[in-house]
Amino acid sequence: MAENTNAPARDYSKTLFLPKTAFPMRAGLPKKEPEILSYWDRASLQKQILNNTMLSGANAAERPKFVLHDGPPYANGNLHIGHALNKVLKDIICRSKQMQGFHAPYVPGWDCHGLPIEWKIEEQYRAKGKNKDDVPINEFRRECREFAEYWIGEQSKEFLRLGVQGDFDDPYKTMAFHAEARIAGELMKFAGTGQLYRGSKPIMWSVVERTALAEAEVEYHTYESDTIWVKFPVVKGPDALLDAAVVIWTTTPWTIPGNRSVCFSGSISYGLYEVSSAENDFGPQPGDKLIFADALAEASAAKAKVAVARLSDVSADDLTGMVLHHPLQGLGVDGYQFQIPLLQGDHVTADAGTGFVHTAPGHGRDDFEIWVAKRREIAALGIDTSIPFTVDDAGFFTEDAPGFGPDADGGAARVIDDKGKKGDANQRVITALIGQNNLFARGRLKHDYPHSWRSKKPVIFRNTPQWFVYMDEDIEGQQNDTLRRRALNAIDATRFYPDAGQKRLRAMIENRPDWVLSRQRAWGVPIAVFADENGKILVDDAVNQRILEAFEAEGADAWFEEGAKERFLGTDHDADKWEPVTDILDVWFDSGSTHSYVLEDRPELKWPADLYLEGSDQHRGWFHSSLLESCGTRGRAPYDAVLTHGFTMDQDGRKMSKSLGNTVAPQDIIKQYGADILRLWVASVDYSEDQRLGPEIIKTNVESYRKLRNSIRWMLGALTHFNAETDAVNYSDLPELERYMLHQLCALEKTVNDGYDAYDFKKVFGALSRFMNLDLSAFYFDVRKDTLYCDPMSSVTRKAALTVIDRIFDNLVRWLAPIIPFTSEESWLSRHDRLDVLDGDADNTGSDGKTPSVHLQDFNRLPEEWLNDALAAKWQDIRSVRMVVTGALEIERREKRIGSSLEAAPHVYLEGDAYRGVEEQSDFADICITSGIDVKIGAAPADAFRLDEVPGVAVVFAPAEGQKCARSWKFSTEIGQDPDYPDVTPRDAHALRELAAAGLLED
RNA sequence: GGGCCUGUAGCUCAGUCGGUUAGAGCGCACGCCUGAUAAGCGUGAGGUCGGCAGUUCGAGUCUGCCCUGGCCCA
Repeated sequence: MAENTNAPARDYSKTLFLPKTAFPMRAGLPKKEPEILSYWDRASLQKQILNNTMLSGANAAERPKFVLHDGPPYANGNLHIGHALNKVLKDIICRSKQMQGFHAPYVPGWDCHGLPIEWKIEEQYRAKGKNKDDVPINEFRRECREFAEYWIGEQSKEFLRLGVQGDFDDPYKTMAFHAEARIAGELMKFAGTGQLYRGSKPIMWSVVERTALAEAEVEYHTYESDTIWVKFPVVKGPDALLDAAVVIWTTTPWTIPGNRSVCFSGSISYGLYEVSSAENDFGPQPGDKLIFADALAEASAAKAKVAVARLSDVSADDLTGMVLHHPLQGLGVDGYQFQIPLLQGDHVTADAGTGFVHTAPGHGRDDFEIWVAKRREIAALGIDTSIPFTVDDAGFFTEDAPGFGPDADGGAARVIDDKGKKGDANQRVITALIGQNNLFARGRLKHDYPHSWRSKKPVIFRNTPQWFVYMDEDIEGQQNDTLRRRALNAIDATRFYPDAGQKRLRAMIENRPDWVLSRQRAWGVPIAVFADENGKILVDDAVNQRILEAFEAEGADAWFEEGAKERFLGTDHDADKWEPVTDILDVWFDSGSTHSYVLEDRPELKWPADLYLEGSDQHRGWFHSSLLESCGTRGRAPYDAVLTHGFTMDQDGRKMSKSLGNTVAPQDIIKQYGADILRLWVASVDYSEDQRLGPEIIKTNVESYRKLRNSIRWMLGALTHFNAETDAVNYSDLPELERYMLHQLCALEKTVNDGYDAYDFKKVFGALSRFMNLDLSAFYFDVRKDTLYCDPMSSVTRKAALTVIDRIFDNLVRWLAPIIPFTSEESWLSRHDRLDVLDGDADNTGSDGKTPSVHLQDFNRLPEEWLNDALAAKWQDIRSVRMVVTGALEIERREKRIGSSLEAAPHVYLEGDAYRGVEEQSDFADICITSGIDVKIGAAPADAFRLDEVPGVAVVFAPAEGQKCARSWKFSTEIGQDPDYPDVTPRDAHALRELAAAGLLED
């Protein structure tokens, strides 16, 4: 090894083309991103993108539309990580589609009506001691509207800060007058085609809020219920059972007055039992005969503190057709003298209770369904099948519950009071049962019980008149053309990402009951139809037209104005006969109709949408309601494809919750690291499943970002010395290495486009990241540094490398733009020397009159001639051999024989037929970053360095000969030959001479 | 309790039709360089493929059961 024994080497660094750029290594995204946003805003970038690709101009015909229809978030509160994930995914899709040559405008929307906002306003009222009922409804609605408007503003700002590009100046809102008019119009279509009907049904009812709740609006919490075991004496059945009683178990004693049936299972064994001894002298006594499921008899007896003996089997045949007395039959009031049929039901199990299920069709879904399903059978027994309204909207018993309603001593009993506490209903029912000697046992049970999602108070099932949409009624008399059929067909015609979504939505549509549209609320679009006392709907185009015109001009408030009935009904109809429906539409109908007033009504969009994208919970929500609404009115889904994402969990895969303190707020990530970091996370995960997010995962993405940013920065620095007009080298004149890199770029182009097409961003990001780290940073850049830094100005290789780096940079930054729009923009501006536009005072247009922005660019289409598989295969070999060389050098380095690889000039042996061609590679030393290399064909010494992965290649280390060049740091035997530049290689002397001639050498 | 989904290195992900010793990036450790420097390069350590059983010559991959966690429903 040659030592530099001369005087300290001269500092040649100023004579090198070292990377030079103003693009900082440290991004400072939290500060930089707002500057970029401000620039986009000043330059009206959103408008420019639309104008560039919109309906007018030559571009229009070339650009097919791609429409991702935004599912509206609820205008209430700040964004959480789920919103951020959702919007970033949508943004990546729209931006990538746009850059792939589509016209892909994004119109954000907001869901504005509904209970949570009402609740907020009511809370404000309560704080001021005001009562909602004292406020005129439209005054209340106005406050709800203002509340929603405020949060739309806040959320807009937060979405924009994430880098989401879209028409935030003119978003859609479900509360816009136009939207309210269209929603009402859609409802009228259901009414006009006979799909809307009035029925009654037990529904989840919140006494506290005086409102019906959708299932999506209840949540299950632990609750302590009173439980009772009740005897139903047998009146009709096998003789042996006539003095016995069937025992039921229930956690809702107050539903006993509503009892109309008892259900049993055909697959459970039952027995007749006799009480043999009793601990107490009240309740069941020795000699009492009772029927239980065998599996539950002992446990039930224990509850009553009695011992029982089994007398005989009771078969399903015995039970079928059996009739019971109501346990309150003898109460002394008129109303419990009817017969109670025993019905067989699949929902009955032997898991808990007695094996017999108390059935009150007005107070439970299973109860209701079996009652309706067996209606004919029951009627044949001479039993009245009508369902009573036993509890009113305040939770009081009605006259349908004789003995407990207004007729009772002390007035009506109450199930739940205004504060959500238990009323006296259970106790009064239990007392009455004891009086009838029909209480077998009682107790308490903690279990999951439905509560209102807002008030967190328990709800009840209660029979109520409601407006429904049929699922299984032939639409306009067309046989088998039902809403359910249409929806199932539409699901089959829809593409789902991932596939499982199809199954999931299908199962829901197959099993769902009729759609309940009614809500007893204030803030929403009314069910704007007139009905008579029998529930018949007035269908009159002229009336509808008046309603819709009013809504368009004044909003749905018009429905609640004084004199609205007369105004809309006009003079053609009897005002005494028709009453306006005052129920509010289910908010899912609002958002399920967005396809009409957004996709159909905005000229830049189209119907149906190419894509709906939401969290997987929306199979039950927006995907579902949009499908039903559209199938009911238009016969098909409003989307061609549905894409779902999972939920964001904490670092350990658990649900984020405030109480666990494991939440990650998007605002915090943005403040500390920047939106591009958050977006990089989105692009790195498999969002179709649940994702994890926490400090370590953020750190990983910060690191990825740094590496990526540094590669960009180095290219920018190198390209400072590139003048495209004078330095560009034609493809045919490029060295092989450069052509190989262009081939790699082409392969990457395919991966990137495939990834974006499949909405597989982790594939895109992974490919880009691997390319930048492995192909560029660790290989191409490392190899070409010598050429770029040291070669003469005139060097074609140097210019070729710059030409290729320019192309690589240009494409990479475009491909990255949908994922990290801020950093891509900063890189683009830096490359085009327009970082000045980020300064608020600068002119935002370039010399060509256009705004400099990567987001106004499309992806390039790379020339096909760049693809060269044979060349790629050869260079893959070269890189394999290079790996062996690198490995051999690492041994020498470990032994402290070398430091820099330039101190080596190893011997490479190609022992077999593989990797041939490398010996002809004249620049192989450069490729290995050694000062020399000797490649020969033939066997190497046994102790030569080998790698299992690269069989047939062996390397023997040898030190580089000659002296170290003071400029390029390569070792060379040619140093000293040039009298003018005695301490450098001839190549470097040539470079210095050119610089001197150009007057670029300082001394 | 039911339906659907999920589990591969510390983290994020590949893993083809069932086929050799399960891969990559990031992180980590160690080393090199000091002309990408709060950077760059190299080498290395890390895995009972959630568990158990089965099918098979052979299972990360197929089957069954169980466990974990999630979404939806009850």
